[in-house]
Amino acid sequence: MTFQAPKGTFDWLPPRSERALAVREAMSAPARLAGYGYIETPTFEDTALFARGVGESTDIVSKEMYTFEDKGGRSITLRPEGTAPVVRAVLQHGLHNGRLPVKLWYSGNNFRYERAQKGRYRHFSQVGVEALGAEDPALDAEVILLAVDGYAALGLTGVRLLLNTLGCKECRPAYRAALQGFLRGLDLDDATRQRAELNPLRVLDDKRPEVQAQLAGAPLVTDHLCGACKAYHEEVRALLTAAGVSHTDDPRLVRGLDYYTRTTFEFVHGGLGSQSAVGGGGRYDGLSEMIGGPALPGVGWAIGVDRTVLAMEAEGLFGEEEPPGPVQVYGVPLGEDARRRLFLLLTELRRAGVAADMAFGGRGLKGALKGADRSGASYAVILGERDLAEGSAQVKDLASGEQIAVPLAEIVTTLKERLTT
RNA sequence: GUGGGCGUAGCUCAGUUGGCAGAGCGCCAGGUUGUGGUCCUGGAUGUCGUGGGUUCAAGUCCCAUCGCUCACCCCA
Repeated sequence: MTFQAPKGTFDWLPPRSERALAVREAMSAPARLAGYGYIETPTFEDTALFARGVGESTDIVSKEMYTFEDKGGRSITLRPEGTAPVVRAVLQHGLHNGRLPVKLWYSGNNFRYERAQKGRYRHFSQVGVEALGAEDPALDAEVILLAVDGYAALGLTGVRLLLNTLGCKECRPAYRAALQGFLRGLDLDDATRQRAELNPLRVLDDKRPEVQAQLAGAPLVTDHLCGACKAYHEEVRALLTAAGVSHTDDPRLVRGLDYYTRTTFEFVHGGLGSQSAVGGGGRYDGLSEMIGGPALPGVGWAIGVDRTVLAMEAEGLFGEEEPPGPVQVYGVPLGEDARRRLFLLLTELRRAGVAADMAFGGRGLKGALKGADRSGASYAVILGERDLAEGSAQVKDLASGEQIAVPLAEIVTTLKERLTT
């Protein structure tokens, strides 16, 4: 082998690749039913779009983005996430000057320069929704429900919804200061001590036991909310409960960046290994301004397609793998003239909506029938010189082995009829 | 960036104290000059991840390197 996929990436191959398609379809369907329009943004953007949004509070910008200079000297970054490009597009095209909220969904690939592990790769695929221009707890609840319904449609039962609020620019600073005060009193390594100053909320989800043990008495954001944030959060919770959505309040659930406000949530699953989130999102009322736009509240989520497939596999939701590109009818030609005629017949079948394949490469009858068997087709159409002379073909039921001669002109209708009953 | 495990056929893997590179599955063909699945027989496919070293001899031992994998850090 001379080449392989770049480090940290992988290929989706049939038949497993069908699972990724199924996830994209199922996770986007609820959004389409709720008035969300499809948006597709470039795979790369101006580096500053991501750099400004992320800020200096983490080393994401310097270490985890695929950044390069293009031939025109512009700094370009491969899209590491979907929200900033969507907000950029909304602002650029003035979508927020029309009917609000602007509701959009997307599906695409993202790129992050990280060390790979289970469920985390340098190239990954997400489906997401964003709703901009309204600050309404019902919108937060709607967005969450779209994901809940998507997971349910896939048959997933082990997805848990973790819910929290991060407060707003009124109440968060006080909480942040309180948390910082607490963290300064702990026995932490230098790197963590530094994080406590830059990004104190993130220290809360450090997994190291020696850190967690010290966090037992840490101040919680839910105890520092202003009245408006408290009421907002209660309303979101009430709406979810009324819709029959169970959730777990997790006051340690955080986002590291300043533009996140209020509602924050994650969907976690136990079958994924260490990277347990299959999706996540929240409200980001500060993002628009951070990238140079007007005040424009927004809420949304992104779900990981790859991780969702892993979760489904962990739940055993897929049975026997189907053959790649399953077909209903398989053509078996015997001889050159028959092959040409059969090729036309297959074209007719496909145009009539019947999934059909045939034996290529001049295999013998036996080999071609074996191919028919492997294809998963229900019927084989066998055409040889003898049949051709009679103007008919042999239609063979591959399950029962029964075979009948059918006039060539009637093959398409005969097969369509048999396949629909 | 840190640490553990692993690299042998398309896939899953075995390979003894260093001594002719293997099995199962899959694939192809034959057993039926026009009939698949089960069965039988045969066949093809390897830079043993790569590069060095030790040795009469290396898949096996040593060093380096690349990759895969899992976890930590990080996680928009």
